[in-house]
Amino acid sequence: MDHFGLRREASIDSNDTKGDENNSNLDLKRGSWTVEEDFTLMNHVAVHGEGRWNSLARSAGLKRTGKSCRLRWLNYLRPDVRRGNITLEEQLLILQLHSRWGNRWSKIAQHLPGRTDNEIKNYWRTRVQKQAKQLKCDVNSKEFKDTLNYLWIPRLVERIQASYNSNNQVNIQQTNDNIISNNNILPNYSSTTTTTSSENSIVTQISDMSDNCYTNYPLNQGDYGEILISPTGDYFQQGALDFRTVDIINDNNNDQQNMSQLFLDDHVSDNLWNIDDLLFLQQQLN
DNA sequence: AAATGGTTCAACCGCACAATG
DNA sequence: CCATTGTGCGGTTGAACCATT
Repeated sequence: MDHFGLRREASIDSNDTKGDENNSNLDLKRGSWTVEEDFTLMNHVAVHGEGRWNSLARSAGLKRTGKSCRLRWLNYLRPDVRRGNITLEEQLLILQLHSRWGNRWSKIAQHLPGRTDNEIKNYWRTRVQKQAKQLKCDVNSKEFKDTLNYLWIPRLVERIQASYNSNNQVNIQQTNDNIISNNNILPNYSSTTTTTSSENSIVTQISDMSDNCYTNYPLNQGDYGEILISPTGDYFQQGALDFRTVDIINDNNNDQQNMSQLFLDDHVSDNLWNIDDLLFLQQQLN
């Protein structure tokens, strides 16, 4: 695919004009945006600002609905939009926040700077749901949620740490506390500070994002020994997972605090669900 | 090389809600 | 209130891309 998303031919046949401008359907263009259209839209937004998309489309001479202009701007043309290469940290956040909020894509996107709800939604559908399908369980099932919370998220944390360790950039605080709340299976990452003075400085703050939850992550095997019992009372034997608390801050009323600078380095980009992970998962479940 | 099937993701769709007059 | 218009959201679609046969 090219970098302008020019993948679709225009198909002028729809009745999606409810709530849109007075443009005649016959004049409306649909499908992929051309470079010229993008340029026109960008210039117009630069001069007149965002909003009033219907009138903007008219005054710019774009034969597009206001909706289409808004979507193109927000998902593609906006200067700060980030596309592709969902980092491990972003994957972690998506899994966490989806666990908490479900398909509230725009709300989740608010915590991933530069990412759009559309991209997160696509990520979830194409990657996460696909894995649920491969595991032959429903994405909303307890089994899959437990798999996420007790295997995949910890595995992600492990990989993130490994990635940072490889760059001598980790300072994940370790505590001996394991805090378990029975009414929330969402892990709690908070105040994990990663700093370095190198020129490739990474300053990471993962602030609290959960209301009231426990914080267990298997960062190294052998840290803890006993059988782990999930809140739902299932599996997780010794050796399968060992947990280290990252940190905890409970601030239930401030979800959006200090989420900046969480996604700084694409070198840790990776797919969450690779072959190693699947093998790892199968081993744990056998 | 061609056919086929699976995957990705930009764009569309329909609906709900807010703002405005 | 009510109607109209604008905006935002989550679900869905389908063309382009990619891998396999």
